Amino acid sequence: MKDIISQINKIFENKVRLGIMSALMVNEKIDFKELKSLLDITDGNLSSNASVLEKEKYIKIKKKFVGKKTSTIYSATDAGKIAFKEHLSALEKIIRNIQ
Amino acid sequence: MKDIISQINKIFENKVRLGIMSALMVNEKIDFKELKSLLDITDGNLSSNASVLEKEKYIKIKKKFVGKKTSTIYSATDAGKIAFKEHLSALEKIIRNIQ
DNA sequence: TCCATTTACTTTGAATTCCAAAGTATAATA
DNA sequence: TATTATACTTTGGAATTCAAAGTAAATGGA
Repeated sequence: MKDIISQINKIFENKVRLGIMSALMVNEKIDFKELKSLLDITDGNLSSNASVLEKEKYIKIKKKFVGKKTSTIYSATDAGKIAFKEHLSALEKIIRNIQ
Repeated sequence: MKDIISQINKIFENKVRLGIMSALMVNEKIDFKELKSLLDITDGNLSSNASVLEKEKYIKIKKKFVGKKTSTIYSATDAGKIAFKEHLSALEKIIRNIQ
């Protein structure tokens, strides 16, 4: 049990960050607007949680121009993908243990 | 996506509480000492997180005597079992979406 | 029979985390 | 050229975390 619990990644113990990573495992790139509508959260919540993931080097944040407007593009790093898969693997073990 | 994220239960977004519930889905009753060693956490951490689950009516906390010593016994309530299964179901959807 | 230690927890509070309101900067519109 | 909209980021009060300190009863040794 403790071995499974210790595999739980503190960074992903938050549904917004779980959602961001989830979305970035399926989509190579997503912009701010799309991610916000996908997760149905406030701007501040998305921005600050994305910053946490970036600081951990789990995602990359790039800014580009779409016409004259800025657009912030998110993508998962390899380290982020590996860490997230490990986290999901721990959750899977818990689920399998119960069902 | 937002429908899955909204099914994530805030109470279970914590590995200690995830561990407690996990243990109580498999074992009808567990005492303090056993749960503590199972999860490998401090007394305070177990006690305060168990209180959170009790306040939410997800677990029952009963005190009995074993010889002259008190023993605290934990068990999941029906509401707790249902809520936890719903939470795991949301996690399962995320996992399935990725793999 | 003191009292020191152990057992079995609970409470406290400093540190950390959360997240929406407020702030910033540029663009579009009237 | 105001005013409003777009696209975020920062801030700080509120909520949460978790281990140290506290409590209460039992046990062990001198």
